[in-house]
Amino acid sequence: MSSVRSIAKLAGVSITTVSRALNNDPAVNPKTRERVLAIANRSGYVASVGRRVNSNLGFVYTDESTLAHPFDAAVLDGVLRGADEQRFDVLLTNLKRDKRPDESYTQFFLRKGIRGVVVRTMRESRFICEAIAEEGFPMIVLSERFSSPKVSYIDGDSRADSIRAVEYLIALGHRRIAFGFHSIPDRDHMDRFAAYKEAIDKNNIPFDESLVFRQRYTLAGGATILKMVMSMKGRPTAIFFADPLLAVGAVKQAHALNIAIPEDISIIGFDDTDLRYGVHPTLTAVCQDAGALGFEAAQRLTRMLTNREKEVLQISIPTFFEVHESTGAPPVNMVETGTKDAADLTQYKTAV
Amino acid sequence: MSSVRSIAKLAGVSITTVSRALNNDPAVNPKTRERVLAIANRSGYVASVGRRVNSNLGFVYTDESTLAHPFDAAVLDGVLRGADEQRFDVLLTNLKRDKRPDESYTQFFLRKGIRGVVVRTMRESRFICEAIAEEGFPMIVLSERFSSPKVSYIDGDSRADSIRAVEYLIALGHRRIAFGFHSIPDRDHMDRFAAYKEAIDKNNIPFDESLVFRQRYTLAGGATILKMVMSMKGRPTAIFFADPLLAVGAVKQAHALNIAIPEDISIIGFDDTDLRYGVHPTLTAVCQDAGALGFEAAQRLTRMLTNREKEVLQISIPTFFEVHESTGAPPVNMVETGTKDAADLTQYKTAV
DNA sequence: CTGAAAGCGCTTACAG
DNA sequence: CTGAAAGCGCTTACAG
Repeated sequence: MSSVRSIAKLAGVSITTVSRALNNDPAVNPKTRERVLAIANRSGYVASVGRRVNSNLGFVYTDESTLAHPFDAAVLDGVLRGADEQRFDVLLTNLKRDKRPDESYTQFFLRKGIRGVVVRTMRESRFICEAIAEEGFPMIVLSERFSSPKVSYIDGDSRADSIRAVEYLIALGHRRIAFGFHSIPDRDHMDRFAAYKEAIDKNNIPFDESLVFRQRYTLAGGATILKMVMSMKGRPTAIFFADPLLAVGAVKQAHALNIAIPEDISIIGFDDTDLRYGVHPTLTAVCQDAGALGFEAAQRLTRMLTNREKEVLQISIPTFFEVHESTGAPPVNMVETGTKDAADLTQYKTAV
Repeated sequence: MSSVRSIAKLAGVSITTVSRALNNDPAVNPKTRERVLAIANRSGYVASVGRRVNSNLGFVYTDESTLAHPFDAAVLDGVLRGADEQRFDVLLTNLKRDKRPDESYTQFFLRKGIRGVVVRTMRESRFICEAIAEEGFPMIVLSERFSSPKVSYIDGDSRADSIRAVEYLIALGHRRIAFGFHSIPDRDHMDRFAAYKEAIDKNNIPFDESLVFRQRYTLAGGATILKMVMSMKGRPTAIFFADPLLAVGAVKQAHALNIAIPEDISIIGFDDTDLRYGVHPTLTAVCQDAGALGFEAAQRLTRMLTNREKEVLQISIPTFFEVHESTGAPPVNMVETGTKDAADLTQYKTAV
């Protein structure tokens, strides 16, 4: 077991100095401190009470908890299941509240008895992930990607399926396809937007800025987009939403306006959880298994901790595309001339 | 601070014996063990590493985690926010996995560095809550009620609003009102069933067993109930669901069958979260703020821990009843004679 | 079944 | 800025 004693030996200092470095005593030389912490990380140190060592996996949120959102809830559920095999407990930790400004992430986590962390981050807190990785503390980031070879992450790759979704609409005969996403510029949504553009470009449909809609990720946002789309002249015959709540809100609004899906308009959603099944018609959607992301992250990380391995994981789990009932041919009077007919739809079989 | 030393003094034994009792050494006399653990609980003991004491609030699940369910996710989110004020971290702990058969709950929690627990329980694990309370470990149970004066709990009381919901339907002119609930006999659902019976009884409507439907709490279960109701001869004109997913599933099925809500049938749901807003029409529902339950539980418990108070909390937070768009008068050709006309509906104002 | 004493992991007051 | 030594909280081998 790693202990102040073993670290002291490796660092060539006394246990006094190790203890000070771990507890952020300002007297200790920054170089020494850094060397000690690096060794602590390399050797998988956690403080122990007598012979007892707790195996806590930190689930870190950088600001407010967003657990009430279905995605985060599903992710955490997966983390819990993933941490089970190596008998880790999951400690929910708020970085913003408790981390002292002058202490390192490693010091903070060790103080909480945490051996490794799963980080759920927003775009603005990416630098935190990079800092934790830089320190060498065992970590994996959920649902983001990093170019740095030091940062472990696991995320869903929705690019291919987003292209597929848009091309499915094109194959059904749609030419004017709107794109709805939320107003936070996170990577997922930007990826899907890029995929949307790529798909229409590949199919010689000119990109039209006026078909792109950004709203807050709420039911109301989705409703707004639907209303805006339906009131356009030369309106789109289909909408691809990059966000679950937007899609559900649009469907709800369509019912309220007596607009038939897919007869009047086709809708493709994005789904992290099971929301696509909660509405009528069940949504054709690009789907991501949020629970699987959390599970995989927690299982891989805790296995490495138990085996004292250290490896950078950069994993992308592809999404899947499910055809359900919210998509069909565009209204006959709205089919543009020049649409290629008799497209092959057999490649898009209904999943599940 | 409570320590092995202070406990030893109070118990009149050596610190050796205290340590053994805490760690479940079989050599220690059961009476002694019990006395030591009782004092540990009374004095709010947690093991410390050097000067460091972590303040962990345990979120205990007794078997599988059910965090993926919206109710549990909302509750946990509330717990997290409630634990914030006293700077507690929340540790997710699986009793089934880690608790050794011969150790007490107190020993288990102390081993994990937990100072108090919020328990989310099912009917079958009620005895666990009673056992924890019996040991005197700081605890509060979520969403259950106990007659024992030793068990702290906080739950939503949906009885009054369930009666109100059914009477609202009656005031709208409904006489044949179906009741749908899930197949697990938990207290919440049994309460709502009792309230349903009480409401119709109070209004001189005979109870009809054939209008009571039990299904698994899934969208499919709700769909099944709707189909069964619509195919009955002399069918009900309204359904009161005691479960969120059942109500949503019924609405979805109604859309699929082209049944108009509320023109063809009125639906009242039960909502723990925001599901009532996700469908069209927005559901009239008896609502419970799951986040508030968790918040209140965690805040009260952590405050008591910080102030070294000990008090049994038995709190019922009333639900609220929101009238939205899924309820209206029964179809004209289905109004039974003898319905009192011109009922006063102003008491049921649309909330929000 | 219990305790005095040795020991372990960690922290800290003291000395330099 | 660092370490030897004392000390704290806890555990455990030994003795009874």
